[in-house]
Amino acid sequence: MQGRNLDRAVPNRLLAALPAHVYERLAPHLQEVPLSLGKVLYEAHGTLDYVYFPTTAIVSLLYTMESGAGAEMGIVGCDGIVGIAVFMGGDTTPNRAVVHSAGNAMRLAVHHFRDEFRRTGDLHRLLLLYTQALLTQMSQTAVCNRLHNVEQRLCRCLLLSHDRLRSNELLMTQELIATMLGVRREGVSVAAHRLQGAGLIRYNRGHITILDRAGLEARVCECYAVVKRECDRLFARESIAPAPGPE
Amino acid sequence: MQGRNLDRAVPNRLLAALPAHVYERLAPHLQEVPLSLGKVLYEAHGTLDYVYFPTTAIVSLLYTMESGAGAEMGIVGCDGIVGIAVFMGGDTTPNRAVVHSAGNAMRLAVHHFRDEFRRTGDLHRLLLLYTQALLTQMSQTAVCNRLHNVEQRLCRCLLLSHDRLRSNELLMTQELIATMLGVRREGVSVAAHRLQGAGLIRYNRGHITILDRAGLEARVCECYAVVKRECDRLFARESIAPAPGPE
DNA sequence: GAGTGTCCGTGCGCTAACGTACATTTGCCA
DNA sequence: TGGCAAATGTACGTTAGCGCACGGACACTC
Repeated sequence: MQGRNLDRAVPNRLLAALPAHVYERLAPHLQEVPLSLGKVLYEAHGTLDYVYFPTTAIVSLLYTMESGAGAEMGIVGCDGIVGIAVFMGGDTTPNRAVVHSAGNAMRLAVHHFRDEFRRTGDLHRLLLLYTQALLTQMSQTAVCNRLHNVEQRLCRCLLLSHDRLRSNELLMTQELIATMLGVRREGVSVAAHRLQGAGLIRYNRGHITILDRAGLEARVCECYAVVKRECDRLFARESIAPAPGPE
Repeated sequence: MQGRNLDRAVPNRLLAALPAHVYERLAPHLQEVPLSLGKVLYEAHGTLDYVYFPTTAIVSLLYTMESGAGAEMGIVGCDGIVGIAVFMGGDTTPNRAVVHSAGNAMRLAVHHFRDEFRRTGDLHRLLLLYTQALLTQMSQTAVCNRLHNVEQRLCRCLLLSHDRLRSNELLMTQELIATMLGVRREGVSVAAHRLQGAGLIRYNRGHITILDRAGLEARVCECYAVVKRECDRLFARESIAPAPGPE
């Protein structure tokens, strides 16, 4: 519609929502790169040379305490961008960005990115909107961490990841999930076992298959739907497919 | 310094950091209003007619579940603004904003505010910076809610409030604190009792007096300092007094 | 095909916080 | 000044999750 990129092969929703002439200014500087599992895109307080628009990869935003314990407060996939501190003005953040599902991303050097952002056109507007979506995600994570149990939060984690993939198979160990949820590995083990017993998922040494998405949605806390609805609302007017999921 | 408002009586730090000519454009539309304890500035998904720059009031950003349970994910005082959805583009959020310490705020009608924001000048830049600070606060709250106990979180709550007041006396009941921390009132009761026993605070029917701020800082988790340091860093280059606290 | 490391299951004692119930205190107002 | 409602203290059984310590199973390599 109206010169947007839906027809082009731009599997990142933010990029896809840009008008053609904006996208074409960026395109020469965009570079598709593979992101392997566990790769750190930036460390806490680290400088960013690139921003990343994930296409098939999924990235976790984490905080790690001095003790080594930590938790995830946000997740970015083909719906977003990694590196918002670059345009918010702070340049860096106290958090880390770690790849939690291997795949690709479009990479853009910070100075090229800033040039376009400072035109305060469509990219600017879209990114502020996305930042609000991320803010909602983070604030809901704060509430969820306080009020809901491991099983509910595991469901949320699985659904969030599933939304950002084209496959029903997630590649993540219980150990990795535990660091994201901020719980023990054993806690994930028993919760996952219950979900498998109920026929919702099947897992085996780091391979998790979603068998019954509706069943997961029935068990998850309302936090999942709140964030999902809010994101859909925020981007409803943009030319973006409303459901980024694998369906 | 360079025509900023530090000399003027503008007790909101964001407004104070604006260059004089920007402030003077806004000034005719700014209106000081009293905010009484418990007043709701906006409901979840509600529309905003005004943005608020608190001066002596403190406002909590809360999410309330369908069950009625809820938790705070952010706090705004003289360091910030209530209503960021107005300029981020989403117009509203799933959260509520409730006054948790009575006081005043400068109120500005949304359309006047948007006019100035869209000039993409100093106000624009400052607000993006502030939004990043709020993002840090929320994400750290997510981690803190997951990893730290009631006493540590109570200390954090007290310090955050104290930072935004000019007095050592906070007016908040244990019931109110409980809803902010997302715990039982009884949990706050025992934690507060311990802090009083250690001589850090004194309280009496909704009046809490900070007796030993350093003692609170020694007991609080690192989350408090992380957010504080990050805010100081973000606003270091702005002409803002780095420590907004009552000292 | 033996060895090794990763991944997952399980059990047990422990603690923080919960839900609930009730007592007590204190400020306020009629 | 008596009563009432709000604010706080305390106690007790219950539970979710922790820390720790294993043991088993699978995959990969040499």
